[in-house]
Amino acid sequence: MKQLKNLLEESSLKITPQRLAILKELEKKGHASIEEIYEDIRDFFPSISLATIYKNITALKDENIISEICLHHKPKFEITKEPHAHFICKKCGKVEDVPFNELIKGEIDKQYPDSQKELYIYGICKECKEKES
Amino acid sequence: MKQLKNLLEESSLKITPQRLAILKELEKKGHASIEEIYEDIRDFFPSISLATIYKNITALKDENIISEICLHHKPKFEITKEPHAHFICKKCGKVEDVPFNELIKGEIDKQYPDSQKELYIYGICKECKEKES
DNA sequence: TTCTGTGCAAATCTTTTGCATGGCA
DNA sequence: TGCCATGCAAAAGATTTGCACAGAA
Repeated sequence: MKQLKNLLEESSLKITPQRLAILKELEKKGHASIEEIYEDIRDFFPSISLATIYKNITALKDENIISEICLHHKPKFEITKEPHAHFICKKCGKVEDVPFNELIKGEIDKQYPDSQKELYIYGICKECKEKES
Repeated sequence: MKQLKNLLEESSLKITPQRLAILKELEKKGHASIEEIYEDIRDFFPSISLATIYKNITALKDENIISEICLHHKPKFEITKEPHAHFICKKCGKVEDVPFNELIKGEIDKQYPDSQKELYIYGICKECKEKES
């Protein structure tokens, strides 16, 4: 909880229960859509409005506290951290953060220095592969 | 024109002027959004309907004739070709297809064999860099 | 106290659907 | 001719906006 508060304190945004709830949700789930955030927060914060979620997602994105990603071409959000890739399991849908292997990053940076990279890898995760055999 | 027709012939979809127009537009622009496709086609095909664009984009995607990509987290479409990365210039907005350098691909495949990759590189293109200096 | 943030409702997109008609094969 | 595709209009979804009130600093 304390770290999430810090993220807001270091920005120009005020600390509100709604914003903390959004960040807490993203911290818990890793990645979530607007609708997922809304539904989950409503469980313990029934008065929150969808418009508030939208407005705050935009504000938090502008402050670079959270980042937008596209999983299966649907918008999701995550707390901003070190640049990393995403592995998405085509069977179970699980999403894993994958550190940018230095070799991959180096090779891209050689051709495109100072660029921001977004890498999505769609495959079958270890667990699903084991179940298959 | 003939190659585009072939794409449809090899699928279960019928050849219609609307579908050819969509493919022609994507061939010309490289990547386009639904709205861009609609506006551009309307210039010479005023009776085409937005619903037809949507239905056909879905049908063409299902047949793997076109692919969806997310540029700046907005959906765009392109004619399906060899897997490749996208370079997006943050200054002028230009989008370039970048062949998957074998080294990059090999390194990812080592960790995630048989996976589909989506790589977006956001940076400043050569032309914009030259203008700056 | 001040000013930003919230929640509601309405407005504005965006996308999908149903259905009668048109047109490819 | 038999279906599939098109276009229209309506419906459904997703996102944004305006405004009065509430709450953080």
